[in-house]
Amino acid sequence: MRVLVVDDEVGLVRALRRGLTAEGFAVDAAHDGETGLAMAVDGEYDVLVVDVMLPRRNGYDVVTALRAQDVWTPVLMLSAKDGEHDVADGLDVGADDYLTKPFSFVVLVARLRALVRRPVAPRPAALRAGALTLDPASREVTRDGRVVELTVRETALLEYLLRHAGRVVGKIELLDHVFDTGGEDPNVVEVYVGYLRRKLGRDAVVTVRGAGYRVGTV
Amino acid sequence: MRVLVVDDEVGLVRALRRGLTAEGFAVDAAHDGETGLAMAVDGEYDVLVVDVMLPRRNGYDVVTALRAQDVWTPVLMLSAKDGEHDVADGLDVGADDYLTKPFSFVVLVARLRALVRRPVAPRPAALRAGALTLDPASREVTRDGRVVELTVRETALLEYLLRHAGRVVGKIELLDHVFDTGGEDPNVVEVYVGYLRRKLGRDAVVTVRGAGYRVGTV
DNA sequence: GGCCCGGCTGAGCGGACCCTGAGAGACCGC
DNA sequence: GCGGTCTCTCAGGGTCCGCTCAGCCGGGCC
Repeated sequence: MRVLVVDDEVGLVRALRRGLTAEGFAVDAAHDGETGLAMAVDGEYDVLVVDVMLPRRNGYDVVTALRAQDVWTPVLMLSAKDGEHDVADGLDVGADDYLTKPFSFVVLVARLRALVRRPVAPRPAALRAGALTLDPASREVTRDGRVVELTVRETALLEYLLRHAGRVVGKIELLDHVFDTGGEDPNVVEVYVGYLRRKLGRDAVVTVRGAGYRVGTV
Repeated sequence: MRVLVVDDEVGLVRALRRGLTAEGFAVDAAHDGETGLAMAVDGEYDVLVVDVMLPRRNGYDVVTALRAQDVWTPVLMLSAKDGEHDVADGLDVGADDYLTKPFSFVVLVARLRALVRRPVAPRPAALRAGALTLDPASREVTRDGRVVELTVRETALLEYLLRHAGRVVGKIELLDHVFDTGGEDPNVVEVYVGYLRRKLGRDAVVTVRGAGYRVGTV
């Protein structure tokens, strides 16, 4: 779990880094809003800890900018102790939780854990054609419900064919989209179609002489 | 909104009871740490107000015991003005907010409302995949019901894999989210997968050659 | 039947990929 | 300090994969 801490109190940041590292988090830190925002945008973080009071750009601003750029990483805001209006503001802006300083480290970790458990990204549906299925996420291929072990290249070929199921796909097209070699020898395709047939059954891929290959019914 | 006030100053408790009732809270009270703890554990309160100085068991103790029993009801601590137990001490106990006596009643109510409004961090459900479980709260890992000792990094790796169970997770992704090294050498991942396998069984993590690793079946 | 052409396949090589043992460096508790 | 643990690096080696090559097969056409 990668967490970004944006705070300008070096002591607190150091403490958090040590504590969170011990808890198994991978910790990055930024000391002002501007760089924190930049890091949050293109860094792939699982959760952010953002102080409200920050140089160059305050915490609200950072969160607002993030959400405006379609970054929905969960944010835990740290607000100064005085001023309860901070809290409502933070939640309105798009933060997911807040803690007032001084806060308990135990509570912080518990909250972070709760935030990280975000709704699992909806899995793209499995590709399917007849008795064949291919799950893009797990790279698992089945024939008649039975799992079949394929190599990376074989899977890539089958995936391309499945994504164009019912259509005749030319060898040159497959060469371009599936195989890395700049070469033009379509024999590689033939070889790999052979591998697929051997593992998935003779009729898994049908040859259209002079045109290419087809998977699935028309 | 049910609030439990744990304080031994009868005058203060009476004032709080009257004031908070007028504000719409349902108020219970305890006068020492022991009974306060007992009430907090099985009473369903939305928020607790706990004084630091208490007979039979001090405030820090109470909160620590609560958190240890997985009770995460938000706690607002009342600390004495001159407390040698400074706020810094409470930082590792598990309270959510602090007020120093004497305090303004208006501020207290505002803080309580803020605490209650906040989404309570529920105990995260255990991650599970096949014979493996990982409790995010206690960092405890079991295989076939047997507890397995893992280091921090090993746990972090397993947690990430479990949170994406069924999906093939690439080494680079694991590097980014689990390991702190800015480097790009995926060998670390391989090494740690090796450690996990040694402790959890050879089949705990399956490698998908050319793609990454996967935990659990789809 | 003979020939041609597109497709199929067994064999094999170089290399990518992955695993593992050993060990250096950091950190921590005593 | 000092021993132990943990994290990460490094190098070596084994395995499997991707691709090429060459030869074979079978259908279509004369």
